[in-house]
Amino acid sequence: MDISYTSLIDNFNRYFKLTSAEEQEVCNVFYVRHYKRRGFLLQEGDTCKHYTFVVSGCFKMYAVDQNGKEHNIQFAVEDNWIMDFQSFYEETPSKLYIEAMEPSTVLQINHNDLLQLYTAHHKFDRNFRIIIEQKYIQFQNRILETISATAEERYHRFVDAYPNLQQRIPNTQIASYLGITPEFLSKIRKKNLRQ
Amino acid sequence: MDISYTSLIDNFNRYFKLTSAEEQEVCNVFYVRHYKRRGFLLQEGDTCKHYTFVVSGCFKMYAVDQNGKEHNIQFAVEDNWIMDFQSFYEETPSKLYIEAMEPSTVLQINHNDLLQLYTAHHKFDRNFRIIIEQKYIQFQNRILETISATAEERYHRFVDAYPNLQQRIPNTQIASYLGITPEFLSKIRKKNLRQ
DNA sequence: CGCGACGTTGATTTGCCTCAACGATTGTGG
DNA sequence: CCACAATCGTTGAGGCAAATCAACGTCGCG
Repeated sequence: MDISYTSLIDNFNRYFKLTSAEEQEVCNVFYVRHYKRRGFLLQEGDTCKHYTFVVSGCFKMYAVDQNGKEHNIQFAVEDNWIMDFQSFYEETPSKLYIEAMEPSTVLQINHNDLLQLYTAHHKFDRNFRIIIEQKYIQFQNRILETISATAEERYHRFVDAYPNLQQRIPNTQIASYLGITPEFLSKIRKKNLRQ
Repeated sequence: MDISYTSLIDNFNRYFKLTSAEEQEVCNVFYVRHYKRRGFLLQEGDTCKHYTFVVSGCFKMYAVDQNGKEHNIQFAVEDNWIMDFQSFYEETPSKLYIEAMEPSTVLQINHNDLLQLYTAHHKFDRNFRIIIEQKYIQFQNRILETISATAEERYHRFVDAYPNLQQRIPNTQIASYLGITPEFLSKIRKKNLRQ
């Protein structure tokens, strides 16, 4: 079995252990895909047609505003799930981009296969429920930070929460994620070196 | 059957229709509860022990920072679900408050009953998966707004998205939700009257 | 009636942005 | 393999968005 599938099955097993039949089904319906740096997993206007598990590498999800400025909504590194739920479920054109920041390998399942998987193996309803609940908690904490903390506090919490990400991702991208300019992030970092 | 349960069952049926056995089970495990204005459904330090469906009324979920200031994370009116997922699943003390802003009626299920419901009736894994996915989409859009739009734009989008909420909730509370001061919200509103 | 929550206004301050400029690094095509 | 472009991080001057602080009128409610 391709080693990629091992990391996916490990991810599922963290919540409710799969039977060997279910593991087999996972290998059947998920397919491997590779992305080059700057390759697009999703572009504005496309309809998001698959649920994606990142095996290795790193992606950013962002929207582009009317001034052409990018705003990073989330990052996804290995062992993470990423997709545009709104586009996926409503089957409408996405307003978002998902772009590889490193050469990356993913496993994808398409819409119809996922619906059939839910019906054939109820455990996946449960596993995907828990996956999205975990992501929901992260979003809720992030919302609380953005409405209550200064940019400086938010940057420190980001570094504390994702120390490995901070080393892999350019500060420009982190600034976009925090909702501040790269210049201002640079000033925050300088200020903290002196202390 | 208590009319409260009708609105809950309608909510479930919107996604995947319940059988009469499942409807019966819902009536068995969910219990009605009433809250006065300013009554607490959850307080900091409590462990969140139930998943709550709002039948009527309105709640705010908020955190209190080190300066004693409240920050509204979300509102929940009738036909909405509310809970602190982090506290509920990790069974740890919550950092949040959930407080009734109007006299309110809810239906609640406690932790163990929910776990049993998931196991006995797989459809609830699916329904609750979809419920949380919808809430996830809302959070994602909100994050995008907070990192990309000005306070004025965010206020207008809030009013457009929730015109009925804007009439029921004091501006002080909306300001807290938007992450701005009541004074500044007042100035935004004044400016738009003139135009 | 009197108190507390609410909404408003103005003066001042501050956090963060814009714009411009500059080296250092990375990447890429010839 | 080099040359050149693009990306990245940094710095400073100036400006704007939003916070702070203080004051005041209104309203609903106990």
